Amino acid sequence: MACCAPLAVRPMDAEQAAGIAPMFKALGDPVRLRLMSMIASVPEMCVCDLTPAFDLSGPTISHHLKVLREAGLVDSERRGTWVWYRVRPEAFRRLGALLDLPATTAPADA
Amino acid sequence: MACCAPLAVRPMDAEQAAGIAPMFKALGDPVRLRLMSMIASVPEMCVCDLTPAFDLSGPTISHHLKVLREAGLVDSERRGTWVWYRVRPEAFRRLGALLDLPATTAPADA
DNA sequence: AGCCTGTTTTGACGTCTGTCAAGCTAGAGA
DNA sequence: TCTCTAGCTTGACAGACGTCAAAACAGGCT
Repeated sequence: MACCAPLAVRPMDAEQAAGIAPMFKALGDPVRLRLMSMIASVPEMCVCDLTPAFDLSGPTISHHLKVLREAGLVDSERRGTWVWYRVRPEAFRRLGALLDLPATTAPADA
Repeated sequence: MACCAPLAVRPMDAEQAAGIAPMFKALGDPVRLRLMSMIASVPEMCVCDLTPAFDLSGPTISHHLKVLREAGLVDSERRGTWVWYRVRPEAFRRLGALLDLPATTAPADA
């Protein structure tokens, strides 16, 4: 089934789609996408370093982080005064498997 | 930059995020995600074959297809009576590059 | 021309979402 | 215990979203 299609994507039933769509949805907001990329670029990141990167209130950032957390994309842990966020790699792998393509060879073009 | 992070993701500026988020957003609805996977599983697909797979009105399916089209994820072409939809592989490549992971080697687990 | 089928557009409606201000909770330190 | 800082929760509000019915548009057929 993956031999002829332009992409190695298999049709999805309603249940599968309902399970995975929330992850895409969570990444579908520019602020959350940036948050995600910031967190994913390092082993872990403190909220105190994320918030000042945006022209948004603390509560708003907190809200977006909650959405990412509930989508299963990140984990958070309080250590003393600060809260640290970390990517859940298995979530990324799930998404990547969906877009199952020769990504490693394709140039990260525009 | 990709050597140490758990994921080969680079932090994104606001502009980049604003350009890419709409693609994720488009895939963030279960109906559209299924539509996308159906279209991507074959070279091209007729609306007349997509619509009956859902418990939704024709206009609603048409609306979702339009969202996918405007996000740059699919192309449509009218041929005679029917309209055919096809995936735009470069869009998928863009998303895949973001989730830049060893997708080809990683098992398509749960 | 007129009609029939397939698809998109328009208009309307209820729900969901992103945002902020205000208030609350958790931990550190005096 | 009191206070200060970091972060989260709540409540409210404007705007966006998913859906459908009705109407419009496009092609084929008679």
